[in-house]
Amino acid sequence: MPGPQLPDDVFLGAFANAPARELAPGQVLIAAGAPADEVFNILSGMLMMSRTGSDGRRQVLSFLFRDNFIGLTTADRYYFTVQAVTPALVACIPRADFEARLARVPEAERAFLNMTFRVLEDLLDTIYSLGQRTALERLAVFLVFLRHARRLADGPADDGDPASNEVSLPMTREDIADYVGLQKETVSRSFGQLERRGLIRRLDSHRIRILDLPRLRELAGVVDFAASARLPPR
Amino acid sequence: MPGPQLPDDVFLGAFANAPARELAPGQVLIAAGAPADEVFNILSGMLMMSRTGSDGRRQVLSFLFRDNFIGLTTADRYYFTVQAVTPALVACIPRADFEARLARVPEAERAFLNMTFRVLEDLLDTIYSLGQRTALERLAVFLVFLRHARRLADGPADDGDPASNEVSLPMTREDIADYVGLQKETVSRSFGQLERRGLIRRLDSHRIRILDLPRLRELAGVVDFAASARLPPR
DNA sequence: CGAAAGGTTGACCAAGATCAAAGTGAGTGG
DNA sequence: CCACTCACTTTGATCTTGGTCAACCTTTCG
Repeated sequence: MPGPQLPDDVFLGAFANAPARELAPGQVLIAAGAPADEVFNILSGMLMMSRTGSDGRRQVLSFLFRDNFIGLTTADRYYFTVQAVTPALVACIPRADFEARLARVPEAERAFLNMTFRVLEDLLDTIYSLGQRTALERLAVFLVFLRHARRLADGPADDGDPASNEVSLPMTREDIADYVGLQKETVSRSFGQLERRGLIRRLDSHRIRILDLPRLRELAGVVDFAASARLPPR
Repeated sequence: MPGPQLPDDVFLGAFANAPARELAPGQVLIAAGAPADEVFNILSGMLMMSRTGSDGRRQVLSFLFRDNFIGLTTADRYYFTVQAVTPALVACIPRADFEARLARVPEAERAFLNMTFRVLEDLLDTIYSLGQRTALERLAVFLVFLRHARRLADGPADDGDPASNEVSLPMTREDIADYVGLQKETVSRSFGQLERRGLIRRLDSHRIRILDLPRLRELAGVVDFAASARLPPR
């Protein structure tokens, strides 16, 4: 039962009666290089933020969910791309309005700063993963993260419900690969290995069930996450 | 000739007459797990921020220089370690004082937010590197970054001066390895390869000279950096 | 001067990438 | 409604990059 706006999300008030934009899967919300003059808040759906180098290599920087803020940049042009993974609804306001609001409402600015810090800490986790973890571990991290993000966005499901351990993967294997710094074939094989080890079951190619969450978490090394310091104990 | 405090560094004013702490190489400023009740600003020297997983794997998250701020966290305990690489001087103030100042001085908070965003964008560059680039490319990125950071911290040297293309590497090969997500042997070999290709010359194990900056930059793919949008054109 | 830590180099190994082929499924047009 | 197509996924075979293990070298420091 999500109550009134959480204190840390005060800045989202800026989107109170902002116009919403509807996005179809794959549709681009922000194209790299476009002038950065709007900011967004996700109302529903999953989006994906990525950067593609001049030689075509692409890194997916993050997957985004409800109440995630988009439009972060110090430059005057976006240097990344944001596109929908599932059908999505996004509230848009001019960047100038948003900044004016931050300047006018100190609590909003403070809340925004806090949010930015949380994002930053999540990025440090990602860096640790990419730098130190193996393919299998990165996949485990990814699944644990996705499950967590979904529960934040959709509200925590009843843990008794077996569906609470189902994770939907609306993105392609290649999207996943570019997120965890692997090739799509390796992602496929690693899912196979997680299945053979009895940690997950592949229901279909876009849906898996976590069979052994504790062992998956252990493999992911969740204990070592900065972000998990923000999770409820146990 | 660094003039008066740059606008974006207004928040550093908080350190105006803060006590300084002197650090010897290797000395720990922040130990992971310690209560996060101080924040720091580097006056001189090079520090290093890292995280070590429960299984001993370590990721160096960043190297830090003059005017870099340290103490970033939303939690009440640090989840990373910061230690000196070279002898260093660090200004310290209680976190509460710093936060009080941010709350009191809107421009300081705004400047701090901007700084945080720049850090965040640099982390996105790092993620791209770790996820997509090869060993050799990561080393190239590292060298270009170190040269740049030095010039920011020490003031840009005269470009005619050959010393302007010397880069000192006070950290160990293992520190570098843990920063770029490789093993120390691979770092050694990659330096060898950069030398054989004529891009750098190893003067001694803690000092290299860049012989061909344009080609090194090209290998590093600097064009694809978010951070380079903040650099002077050309 | 000797020990210890850090660095380089070589030989070998393995995780993951690449190349190739075949299976699956959703959407489209007949 | 069915069949075809095309995109995505999986799996297999092979190759390559970077990791591991080990020896040797260099520098620093006690």
